[in-house]
Amino acid sequence: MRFQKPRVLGPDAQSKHTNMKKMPITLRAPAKSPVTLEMVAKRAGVSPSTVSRILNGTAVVSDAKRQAVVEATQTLGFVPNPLARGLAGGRTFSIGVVTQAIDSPFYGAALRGIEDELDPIGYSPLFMSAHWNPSAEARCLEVLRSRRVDGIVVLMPRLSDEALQSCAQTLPVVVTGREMQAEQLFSLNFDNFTGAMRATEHLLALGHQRIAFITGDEEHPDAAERHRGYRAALQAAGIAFDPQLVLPGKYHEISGLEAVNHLLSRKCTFTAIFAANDQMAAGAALGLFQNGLRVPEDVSLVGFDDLPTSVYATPPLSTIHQPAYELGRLAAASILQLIAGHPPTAKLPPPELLVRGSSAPARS
Amino acid sequence: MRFQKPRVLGPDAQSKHTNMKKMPITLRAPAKSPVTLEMVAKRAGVSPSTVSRILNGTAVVSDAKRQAVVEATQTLGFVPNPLARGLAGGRTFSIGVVTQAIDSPFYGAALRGIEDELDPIGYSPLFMSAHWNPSAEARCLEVLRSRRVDGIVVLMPRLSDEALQSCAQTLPVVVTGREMQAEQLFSLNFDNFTGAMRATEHLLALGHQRIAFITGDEEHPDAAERHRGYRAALQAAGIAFDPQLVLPGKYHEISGLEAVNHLLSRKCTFTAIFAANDQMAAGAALGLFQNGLRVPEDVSLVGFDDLPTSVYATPPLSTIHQPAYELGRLAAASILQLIAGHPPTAKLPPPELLVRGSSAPARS
DNA sequence: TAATTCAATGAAAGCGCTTTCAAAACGCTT
DNA sequence: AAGCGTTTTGAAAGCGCTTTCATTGAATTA
Repeated sequence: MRFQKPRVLGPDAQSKHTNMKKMPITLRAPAKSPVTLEMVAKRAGVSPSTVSRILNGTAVVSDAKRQAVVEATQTLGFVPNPLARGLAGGRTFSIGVVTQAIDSPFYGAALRGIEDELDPIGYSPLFMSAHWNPSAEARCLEVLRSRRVDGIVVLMPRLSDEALQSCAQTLPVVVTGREMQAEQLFSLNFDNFTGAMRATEHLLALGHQRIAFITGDEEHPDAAERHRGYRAALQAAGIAFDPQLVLPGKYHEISGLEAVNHLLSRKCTFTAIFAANDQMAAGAALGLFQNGLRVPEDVSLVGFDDLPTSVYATPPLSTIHQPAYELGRLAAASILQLIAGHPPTAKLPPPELLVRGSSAPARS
Repeated sequence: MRFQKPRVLGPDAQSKHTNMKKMPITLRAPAKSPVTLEMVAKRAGVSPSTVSRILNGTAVVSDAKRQAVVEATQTLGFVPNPLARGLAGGRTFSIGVVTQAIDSPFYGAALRGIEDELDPIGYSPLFMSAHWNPSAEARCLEVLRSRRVDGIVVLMPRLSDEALQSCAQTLPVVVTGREMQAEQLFSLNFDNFTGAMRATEHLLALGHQRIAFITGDEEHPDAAERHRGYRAALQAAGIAFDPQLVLPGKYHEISGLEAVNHLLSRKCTFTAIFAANDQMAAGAALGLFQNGLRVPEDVSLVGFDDLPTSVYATPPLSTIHQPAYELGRLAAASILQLIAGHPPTAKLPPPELLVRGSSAPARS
């Protein structure tokens, strides 16, 4: 009998005097892979130490023994227990990944990049969402540390530089969407400024003079950069900046919709809209549609990010391609380098403008 | 000195004679939380066993000791090591989640549901993508087992029932998008048939008689069900089924686009399109747009799934709402129940039609 | 051939927790 | 107060691996 009193606790049961996390108790015997390193050792006629050494490549072993071990491993179908490895060796072969929302179209590609980079070398990502909330983000970091991940990737952090740096003191950390320096910390940033300039220049080149801009959530550095880029392009073209044409957004579709309505109610003229991301561009497109304005005949529209869905918008959205997948891959590769003690050198490709159907020459 | 020869192996280094996974070696001392259960025990003046018992609620402990332990835990800031717990106790408080693609707009919401359900009770999801490939899916299951997850959720499996059942023999399993029975196995299915009927009926009610249907990848049972639903609604309305109006799709946007082009080149008349998912509906919308046909004035369009982006399509897409988030939550809740030894009883809500701007009365 | 060195190997001690087992403490009854 | 059946508690044995340390045996040198 496993428990004297067979207490069946459901997922919601909680020990009454504790303030600890409530957690289910299983009564089932754990399903364990029956074959252990020790069995392999016995089968191969060597000591467990030797098997371990071969497994990890931590020492030179004679070819004969190696042969025997490899064979034993194969015939027995041995798979090392990561928990035991982690406990004994301190490495868990898992990487914590903090995203803001696992279901965001933008992060999706990045997560996939991380997965694709980690999977082939036997590392597993541990994803957590912080929901744009700094304290939730801090909790994510805590949970990941407690799970003993070998390193952490934070995509577009909301936490302060200091908090991240302090985290990096005990664990390799890679952050994206921010420029910062620290021992064991690598940052990977995209050139949002230039991207926004390119987008604006594109509209300018089409003859647009009155270009509205829907900002992102300016608490994000990247949103601020895109705003800067918009202004810089205008200035370079010698066009006076009109604050009337700048609408505050929050990176969500609804912002784009509202922005268009504001713009229209404000009755200021405009022939093009540059939205700081594709989601807001989609909202803007809907707003224009609802007001009987056609894209691009009446208003040209340009987004930023190049979400997978943007190619299939009607009309397909002109946008700045952001290499989210690459970002994920590079972030993963960098954290592995950091773990291995090598300084990462990854760099993201420069922004690229994709001209599709939503932007057209301004009517003269 | 940690290694006699300080061999620095990068992520790509591989021990030469092994066919094992190549894995990086870190030279850094592992960052371990310094406070252990034993320290708590000492501080509280009790034995480690007692602390463990209190932590897990596996036995009755006197209030005095419990008090002392809770206090020691707090002041020391003790966080149990999940690896040690897993190794010793067999439970890892982690759930394996197999999706087809982590970056798919449909799965995103489901993953979030899983995350939201698991997180508050201290469980962590371990996500893996199988990319619609049965053997990749099998590998995912292997990896997850080797990571000693407490249970596995498989979203829309491509593996055979048998394979899944055999997996369930040693580990609790929840599958979605399929109806099946087994000990320790729970399946959660959505009523795709009725959903497709509702969608078709909606179009019928608007006066459409020539309704084209773009199928999903019919290797998926849900795609077949949706097809059945379409036909059933037609039959119920006394409309003869015309194979010309059924276009094969693969659930991707491009299928929708191609389907429309086929349809148009075939020169058979139609006034409405029902796409087996929203992604294909988006593709179809683009196809119609490119051919100068307006939605819904010329052609009504209905999708299936209710992706988050569909509300912001131009025009917003009429569709069948699929409760992806709920699906995730229920799947997670069910696996927890299974783990706790309780038979799950979750059931998904019935399909719901959302009428938006893409469907309108047929022109008489 | 004896002395020295060094690479290859095994024995054994943990890693931090759970769980069994047996002893201790308690509450009753007689 | 002795005897009984319960709880409550602690000691100790693992879980499956890594790593240190000591040992072996072969290769090298004198």
